Amino acid sequence: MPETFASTVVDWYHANRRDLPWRRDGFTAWGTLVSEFMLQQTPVSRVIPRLEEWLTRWPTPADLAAVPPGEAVRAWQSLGYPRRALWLHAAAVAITERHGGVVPDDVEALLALPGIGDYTARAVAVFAYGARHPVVDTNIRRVIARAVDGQGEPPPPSARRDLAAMSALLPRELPAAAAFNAGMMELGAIVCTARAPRCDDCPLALQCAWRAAGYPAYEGPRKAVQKKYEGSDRQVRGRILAELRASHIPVTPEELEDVWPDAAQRDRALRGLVEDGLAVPEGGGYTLP
DNA sequence: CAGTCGTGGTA
DNA sequence: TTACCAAGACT
Repeated sequence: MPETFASTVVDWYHANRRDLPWRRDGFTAWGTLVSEFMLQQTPVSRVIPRLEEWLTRWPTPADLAAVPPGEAVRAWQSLGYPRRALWLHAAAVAITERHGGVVPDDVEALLALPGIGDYTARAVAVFAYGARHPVVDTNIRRVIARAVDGQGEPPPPSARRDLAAMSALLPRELPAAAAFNAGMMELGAIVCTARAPRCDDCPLALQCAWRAAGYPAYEGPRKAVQKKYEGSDRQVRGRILAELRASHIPVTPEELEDVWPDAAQRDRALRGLVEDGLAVPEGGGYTLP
């Protein structure tokens, strides 16, 4: 039965996979690593142009490691969560110094790199190197919740439980296992979507526990409500960082006054940026690291 | 474990 | 317009 489930997804994937940059022949492991960093909480459509620029400028980890981290933050532009740019730069330094400039292929070594967690480590091992590991992202958790568990939404993430659930479905053979991981993500991304799933087009329709149960509403714990962005510290941090990105000389405190009127909130945001290593005091002002 | 961390598109 | 969502990681 799991065999049928997996082969259905694999067959569907081979017929329906989108032509994305990181799926092209000859795409490097470094390219895969960069794409996975960028795709953490950022939509595919916004990632693609930044990724192309990034890999043209820094085609290897050593190329990125050779420039100051602030250059990575600048090239990150408005992808969001700029700490990822800092971590990606730090990962490039570690790869250059500890791994001879070659992106590691084992999960343990990948997990040891900054900014790489359970998802990204396995995604790189599987998509760049073809290893057999369960990959679990938000798409896959949703597909399993519906097709297997009959729930409209997944419960809050649990690495142990989620990895075990995906492992139970994973084909034993190597090429199929990798295609199953990619296929489950793709299915969640373009068919079994969060808002308006296209169940009529779903290859798993006949096997879907959620459909069989009549699409019951989700009963479990609600996910934490995301706080409003407008007026938040995050927005202030974003505004300040945009100023630093746009300037190649220290931005003065006076210039930052124009960015946000509330001095207390502005200072709090600035302190946070300095703590995170995204801003550096210099010459009475602030610059990128 | 819950809070924090950007930004833009869509319903 | 507000609210939700997007290939998560770290503290």
